[in-house]
Amino acid sequence: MVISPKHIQILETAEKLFAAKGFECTTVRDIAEEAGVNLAMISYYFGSKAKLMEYLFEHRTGNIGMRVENLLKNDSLAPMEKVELLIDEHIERAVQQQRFHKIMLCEQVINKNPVIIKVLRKIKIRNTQIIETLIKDGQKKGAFKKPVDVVLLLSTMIGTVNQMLINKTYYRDFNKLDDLTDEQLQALIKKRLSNHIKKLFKAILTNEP
Amino acid sequence: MVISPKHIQILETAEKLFAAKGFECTTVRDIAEEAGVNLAMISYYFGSKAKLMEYLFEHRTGNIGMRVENLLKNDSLAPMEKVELLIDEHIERAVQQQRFHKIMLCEQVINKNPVIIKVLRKIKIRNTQIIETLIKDGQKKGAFKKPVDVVLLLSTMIGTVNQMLINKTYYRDFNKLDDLTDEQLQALIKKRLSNHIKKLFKAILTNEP
DNA sequence: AATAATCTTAAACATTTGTTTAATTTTAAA
DNA sequence: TTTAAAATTAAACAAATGTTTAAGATTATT
Repeated sequence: MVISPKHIQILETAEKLFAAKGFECTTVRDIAEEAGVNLAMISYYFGSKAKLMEYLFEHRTGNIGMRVENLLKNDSLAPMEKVELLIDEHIERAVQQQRFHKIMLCEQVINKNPVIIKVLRKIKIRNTQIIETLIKDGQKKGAFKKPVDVVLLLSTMIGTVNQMLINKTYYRDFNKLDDLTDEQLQALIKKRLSNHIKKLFKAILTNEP
Repeated sequence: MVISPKHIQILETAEKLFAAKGFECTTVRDIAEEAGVNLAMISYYFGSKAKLMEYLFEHRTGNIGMRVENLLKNDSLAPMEKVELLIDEHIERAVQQQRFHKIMLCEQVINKNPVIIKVLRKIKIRNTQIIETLIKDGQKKGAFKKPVDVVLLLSTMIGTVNQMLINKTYYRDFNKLDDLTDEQLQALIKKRLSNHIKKLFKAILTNEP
């Protein structure tokens, strides 16, 4: 399928609305109006509303695996340094693509759309295997403890980030950070998430305090 | 409002369907059929589909705060023991009420329904404050480090559990646990979650390894 | 310039949705 | 037993939904 700028425009409008109101509550008319295109263009371009969602998933998840692999190619890095890179990469992407991450989270909870389930499953397996390899390497080098429950560990990373994104405004209120702009708050949360998760990973992976 | 057994039956049927298909994808006709009542009964009993959801939230979140407070009343427990009780209580409830927890997660992501936002916000504030008090107490007694980011720490607990519930079947596959029944898998995940999160909390709260 | 392919549009379509109505049955009270 | 209230039902309602159609405009190709 050829993807024109108009395709992208519709996809990103849809993403915005799906994240704000949920897939089912977003009508094709909403998307068309917000994107400034005719209602029928969405069926013409994507076939259906459901297919549109699937294209969005492909559009957003296309090169995740590759990026992660490139990140770990650098042989001069210690295992824990690589783990830290992975953590920061995940935080960065989750924050940068907040809207899509929210949609993804909902879709995983509902677990209905077979196409999406398949796409996500593929990414998950790949990521888990990469990190498992990385951890085994660290264990061989004596840097990491064994055994490690990789899925459980990744659940902590992904879950903590998700939860913080959900609770962003609540985090602001509870910590009395009203004076910060949204960008400043976001930067602060990123920094704190990074430190926090790295500390957690060290506790699970290494023997150091 | 008087709550008859039939109310409960409808509420729990709705919960089942909301968790399986999402709120929007579940029709009032679905609920009526599955619960074995006439379509009109749902409006007659609850007023509307939206109100039904709100009753469900009240039904499920009614006495959370009280239970948590009772848990911490016991003065003979050390601060870390209380924290461990809280962790196990949360895991137990999340696993036991998986369906409702999924619905809650989706509703928080969408963040649209004002009634639900209000209910959840109240619970969150109360829980965070209770745990903040508990941690401050631990700090005074010298058992805990300072400072501690309470919201971040709770996000790790809640997020990890959510993520594991989402990835349950994936966890089974990746760890080759096909020989376990669903109940056995659930028990295993509970146990591992408990150990894992307690380890994480110790790393953040105390100075011990 | 003529023709074909692609894009765009407004209108129509068939379903499905949550909710209401009005009639009927069941239950409770007098 | 009679009467009033509550519960239950099937049918109807209006609104909204995703999708299609068929006509027209635009662009590309020859």
